[in-house]
Amino acid sequence: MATSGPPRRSRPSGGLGDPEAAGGGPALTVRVVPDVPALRRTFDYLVPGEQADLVAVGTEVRVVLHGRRVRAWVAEVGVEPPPGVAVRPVTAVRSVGPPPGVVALAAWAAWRWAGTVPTFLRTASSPTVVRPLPAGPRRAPAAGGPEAVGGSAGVGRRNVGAPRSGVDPAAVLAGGTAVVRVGPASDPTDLLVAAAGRLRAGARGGVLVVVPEVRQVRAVAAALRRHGVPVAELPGGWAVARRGGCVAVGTRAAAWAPLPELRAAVVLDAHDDALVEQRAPTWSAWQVVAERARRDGAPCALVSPCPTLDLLAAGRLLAPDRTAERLGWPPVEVVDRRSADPRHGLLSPRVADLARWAVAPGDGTSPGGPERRVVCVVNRTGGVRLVACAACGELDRCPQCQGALEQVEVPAPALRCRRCATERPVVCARCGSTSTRALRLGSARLRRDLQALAGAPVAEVTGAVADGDGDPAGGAAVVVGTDAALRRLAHADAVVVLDLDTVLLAPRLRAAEEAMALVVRAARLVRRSALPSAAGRGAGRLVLQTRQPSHPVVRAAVAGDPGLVAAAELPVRQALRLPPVTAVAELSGPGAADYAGALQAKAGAAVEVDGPLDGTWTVRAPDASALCDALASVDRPSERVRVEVDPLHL
DNA sequence: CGGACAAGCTGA
DNA sequence: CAGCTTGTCCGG
Repeated sequence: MATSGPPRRSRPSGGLGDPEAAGGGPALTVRVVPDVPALRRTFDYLVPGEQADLVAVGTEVRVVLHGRRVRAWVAEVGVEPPPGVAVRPVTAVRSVGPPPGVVALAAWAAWRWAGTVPTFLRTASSPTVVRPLPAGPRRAPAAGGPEAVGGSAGVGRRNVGAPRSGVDPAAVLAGGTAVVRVGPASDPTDLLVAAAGRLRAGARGGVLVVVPEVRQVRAVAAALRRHGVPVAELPGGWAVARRGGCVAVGTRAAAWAPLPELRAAVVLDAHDDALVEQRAPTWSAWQVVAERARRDGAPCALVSPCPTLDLLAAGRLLAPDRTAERLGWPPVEVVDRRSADPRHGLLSPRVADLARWAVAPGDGTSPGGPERRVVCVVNRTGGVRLVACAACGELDRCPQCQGALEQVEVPAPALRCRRCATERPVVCARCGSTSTRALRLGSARLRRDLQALAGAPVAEVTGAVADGDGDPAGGAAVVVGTDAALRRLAHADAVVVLDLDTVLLAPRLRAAEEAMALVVRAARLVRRSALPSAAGRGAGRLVLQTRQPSHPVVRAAVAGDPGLVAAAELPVRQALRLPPVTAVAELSGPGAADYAGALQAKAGAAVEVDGPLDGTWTVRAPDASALCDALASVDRPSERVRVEVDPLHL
């Protein structure tokens, strides 16, 4: 981060008096990062002597920059400003900021994802002002005994009996980065408690736990508290985490939790896309956590039922033995759609059977939740998402933009373009027929059809359904929904993935990994209900409807062996020189052409620049380090460029 | 990012 | 030519 000179105390002229005197010694020069996201520079300011012991690396101050007051973070203390600049005083010392280790991590992340330091320091800072300010960089030495903090017996020691994750926590926390593969519904508590066992009484070191979803934060925090472990839930517990000596738990942004140093780190569901920021800089929380742990010499566990190739490249793999892992998976049934009657569409006889079975005990709805529940997942919302003429077979497209037309019923029946919202009456442009054939159905229409089939109410659960306290399906025995249903419902006796092929065949590099993640979520939902008591009447089941029954994802689910997906994917990536075998960034926006050109000219040997394709350039390098060095070596053009390093949807 | 200042456009 | 928009520059 330093832009000039080695850090050393400067004693600018004007500083007078005894440095030890109450009320402060000479003014201190600090180098700050202003909270201006687009700025790639640091600036020097003076801290008056009486406030000098309030600032340390990370402290939030306020400064006047270019005539306006902005927040800034102290990046270096006691610097020598470059000659010939008028260094102004800071306006105020505002708040305790991220610890020095996190400030350094922000500089690393700015390099790694071609972003700026302030964007990361924003994420790393407290949502509210935190006082009192620490008294200087030093504190009283901690009374650090060797005893663990987490009260209960056995914590942090060798676990006796079969650990619930099927993997020995001691092996996981032995050091370095471990990728831990577990069953879809396995309970991570043993591993989390073992990680918490690395806390030491009176010491500042903390343990970091990052999860993809907010609801998991509450669950993890509660489980740890039951074991007597001190917990800071982020973002609310920022100030608590800043003191250290606890487990900090949170979602993506908690990778930046202000723990002064790490003793251990755990990322749950590390494969989940929610851990990757969608806006540039497109940083990945598990990568930030792994780097942080590495810097602090702490063990890091990346836990996932279906580790992606990116994860597998990050550390050693630990998995339960084959039998144990297989037992962590529900029975999986494959419905081969190749031999299905096309008139049934996605609602095969098997789906109809399951729906009727679920409804059978009562009337299909009960206030406290149904006795049985079947969830059908489809990755499309809405009604008829693709429509053709029933008379002549013509597939109508939008007269404006050639986009696909969907058939809507509200407010009035019409054909509507999903891209530009142009509407047309339901009349075939070629033959004038008014009867249509539904080619591709969304969840709303499937709900209606399934309701007719089951003869009982069917609920629809999509991302649009408000997230209330109760059952989002209102106690219905049969539910149709998107991926959101898998995240929000508490349990299911059976989950049917109605059309796995649209996920498997998505034109994206990570399609198979995304499909596997969907299968894992579905498996988790049925396993959850099956866990202790329902085992007798048969565990929940998972039904996959596909025309590719021998696809690695399907075989992996049937065998309860997610390693099959990675084994099938890696050779493809190697052959096509795609991540994680290489590292890729995408450039877009008005300045992308200039930037791509400059990159080609300056770093042509280290990287390969292709494009434009749809206004996007692709930069490829042998590894992330070469890619990021190249991206950093070229000045940004004045026009905006969006740089997406490690694009999710390549 | 967003203020400052310059250059360009418009209408009486 | 005032009054406004649009563009470019740069920050301690």
